[in-house]
Amino acid sequence: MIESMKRRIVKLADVAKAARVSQGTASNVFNRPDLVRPEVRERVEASARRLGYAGPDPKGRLLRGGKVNAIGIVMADDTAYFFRDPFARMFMSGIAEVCDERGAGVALVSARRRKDAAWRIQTAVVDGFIVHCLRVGDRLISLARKRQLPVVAVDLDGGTGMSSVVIDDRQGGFLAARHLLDLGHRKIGVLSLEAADPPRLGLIDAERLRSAEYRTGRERAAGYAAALAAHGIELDQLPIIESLNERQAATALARELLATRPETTAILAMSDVLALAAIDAAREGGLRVPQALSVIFTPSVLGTLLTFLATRQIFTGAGRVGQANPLAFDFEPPKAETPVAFQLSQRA
Amino acid sequence: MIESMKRRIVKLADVAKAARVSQGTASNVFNRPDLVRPEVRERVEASARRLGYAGPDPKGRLLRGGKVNAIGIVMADDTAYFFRDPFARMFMSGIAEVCDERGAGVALVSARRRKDAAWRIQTAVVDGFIVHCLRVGDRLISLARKRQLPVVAVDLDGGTGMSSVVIDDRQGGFLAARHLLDLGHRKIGVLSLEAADPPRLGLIDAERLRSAEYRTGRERAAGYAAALAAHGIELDQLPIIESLNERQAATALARELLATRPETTAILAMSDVLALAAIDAAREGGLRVPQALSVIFTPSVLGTLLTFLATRQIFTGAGRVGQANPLAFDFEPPKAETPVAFQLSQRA
DNA sequence: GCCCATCGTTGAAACGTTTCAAAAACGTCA
DNA sequence: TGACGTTTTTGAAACGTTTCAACGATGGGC
Repeated sequence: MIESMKRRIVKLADVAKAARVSQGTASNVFNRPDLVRPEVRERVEASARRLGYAGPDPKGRLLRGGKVNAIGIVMADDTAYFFRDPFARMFMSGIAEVCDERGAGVALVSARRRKDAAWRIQTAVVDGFIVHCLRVGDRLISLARKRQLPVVAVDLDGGTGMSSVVIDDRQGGFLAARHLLDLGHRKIGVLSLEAADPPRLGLIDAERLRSAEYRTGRERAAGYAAALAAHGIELDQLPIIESLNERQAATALARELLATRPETTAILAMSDVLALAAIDAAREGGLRVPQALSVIFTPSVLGTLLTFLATRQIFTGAGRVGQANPLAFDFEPPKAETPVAFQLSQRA
Repeated sequence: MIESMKRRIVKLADVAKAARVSQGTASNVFNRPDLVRPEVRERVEASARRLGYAGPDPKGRLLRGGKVNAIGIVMADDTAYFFRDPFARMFMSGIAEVCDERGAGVALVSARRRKDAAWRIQTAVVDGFIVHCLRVGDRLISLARKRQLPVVAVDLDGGTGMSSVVIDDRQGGFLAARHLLDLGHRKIGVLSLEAADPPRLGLIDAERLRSAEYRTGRERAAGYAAALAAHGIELDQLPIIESLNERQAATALARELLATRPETTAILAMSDVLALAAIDAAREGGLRVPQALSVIFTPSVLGTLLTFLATRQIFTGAGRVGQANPLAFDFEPPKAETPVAFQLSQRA
C-alpha cells in the first residue's frame, strides 16, 4: 500500500502476481478455465476481483495475434447514410445477418471526406473490408487493399486478385432479352449506355457494342446476342441507340427511335433511367406501356437492383426509386425467373 | 534472399532496417512526416514500398496506448435490427452524426443471445459504449461497466456513477399538465403507470403516487403538481387511476373513470398505451377526441418519443407506432414547447 | 520402488507499434 | 575554434496479452 501514488491500470500480470501464479495460468483462468485446477482458478478470480481487474484487454489479445472479429463496411458517404438510405439499409441488413450467424461484428467506416477517408481506412480495427463504391470506388479500394486484409468490392470490378460482387451483366442481358422474345416480341430496340469514352449518341452498329470499352456494354451485348441467337436473330438486325444515362437526353433519343422504327414493339434498356426515358417517349407518342410497347431493363448496379427488388416496384406498379425517379411500369410479372442475376466472383 | 522460406509479414522494424534508419525514425515517417528530413523520408518510403509494407498496423499502435477511435453501440437485438427498426435508425443517425463530427467510428454490437452477448461486449475493440436497453439493460450495462470504459446508458437509469440519457419525467409531466391547463382544462383525470410492485389498480390517492416506488410515477406526480400549483390546484383534487401499461386493462379503467366523473374534460396519461386506452374508452362512450375530451401523454421511454417526433404523429393525425399501436390523435399542436423533455445526466 | 502417462504450471518469447530522453549532427556567431 | 541553439536521429522501454515447449507433480501398473 506504500508504493503507488497514481492509480495504475491493473493488468493480467498484477493479478497473476497477487495470486502467486504464473501469468500463463492467469491467462488460462480467463480463456480456458477448465485447464486450471478449481482451487487455483478461484484464487486467481478472487485476486482479480480484489484488484478490480477489468478482464483481459482486447488490445493486448489483439496484438498477440488474434482476430478483431469485426469487418468494416466502407461507404463513400457519412455514417448516418447507413441508416438513412434504403439501399444502404438493405445492404447492411444482409451483411448483418451473415455476420451475426458467423459471430462477427460490424464496424461502419464512413469515407465521406476524401482526406480523412484514407486515415479512417488505414486505422480501422477490422479483419477485412467490404467496400461499396460507385463514386470514388477505385481510390477507396486501393486504400483498403493496402491494408493487406481481405477486401470485397461491391458494384465495382476491382480487377485481378480481388473479390467483388457485381451484377452479372451478361446473364442479366440474356434473361431480359429472352423474356421479351418469349412474350413474342421480335421488333426490339436496344437502348444502350455509353460504349466508350467519347460517347457516340444515336444509332450505332452492334460491333461498337461488342467491342465496347466499358464492360457493361460488352457483356450486355453478349447476353442479348445469346438470347436472340436461340431465336435465329442476330444482334446486328436490331436498332441500337447509344445514350447517356440521363433522363432528358435519353428521352429524345428514344423518341427518335420510336419515330424511325414505328414497328418496334419492345425496348431493351440498359438501366432504369433509360427504361424510364423510353416510357416517357412512348407516352408522348401515344403508345401505351405495356400494351403497345414493352420496356424492360436490367440494372447495372446492385443498389438499383436491391431497391427495386425490396420495394417490389420493378414489375408491379407505380412507385419511386430513392427519392428521384418516379416509375410507372405496367409490366406483367415474368413467369419463372427474375431477369437479373448476380455474380459473385472470387479471384485468386 | 537466402533466409526466409515462409513469407513473414513485414513490419516497421524491417522497413527501418532496410532503410538503415532507427525504428523511431521510420515511425515518424508515417506519423509525423515533417519531423524527418525529406531525403531520409524518401529513403524510408522507398524501402516500405519495396518490401510491400502495409503501413503501421493498428494493432500495434493500439496497444502502445492509442484510442481505437470508435464507440460501440450495444443493443439487445440482432445486428440487422439497427437498420430495420425505425427507432434504432433514428437513434443511430443521431449518434452517427455526432461521431462523424468528432471523427469517431461506430461499431455495432449486437447483444441478442445472452450467452455471447457477454463475449461480444468483453472483446469489442472500442473506446466506450452506448448501451440501449429496455429488455436486459441491467445485465448489459454491468457487463459494459466491467470493461472500465466510458459507458452511457440510454433509457435506463444506471444508478450512481453512470451517465445516462433518460426522459426527464418531471419536466415532461410539468409541460403536459401545463399544456392542458393553458387550454383551459380544470377537470383533469390522471392515468398513471404502476406506482409500486404490487400494483393497486383503480383509483388511488395522490400520496401513493408522490411516494411511489417507481421513479417515473414519483417524478411525473411532482411535475403535474408543479403545473397545477401555478393555477392554485392541488394534485389531490384530481382523480388518479393506477393501471397496468396494457391496452385492454387500461381501457376498462379509463371507461370507469369517465363514467364516474363525467365532468372530466382532459386526461393526463403516463404513456402512449394509456393515452390510446383513454381514447378508446372515450370513443366507446361517444366522446369525441379532442372536442369533448383532450388526451395528452408524455412518453416514458426515449424510443417512443423519438418515433413519435420523427413521424410527426404525435399531434397531427392518425398513424402507427412501431407496428403495433394504431393511433388516432386529434390534438392541436401545442404553441411553444413540445411537452416532453430530455435529461442528460452525468454523474461522477 | 520404478517407469510412464497425465495433468497443471511455469517462463519466456513473441506480437508491432509509439514515445521520449538523450545523443548526434548541423549551423551560427563571437 | 569553441560554445551554443536547433534540428534530426537513436535506442530502449513500454503497452497487455497469448502461446508453447518444457518442467514438476501425481498416481497407476508392474
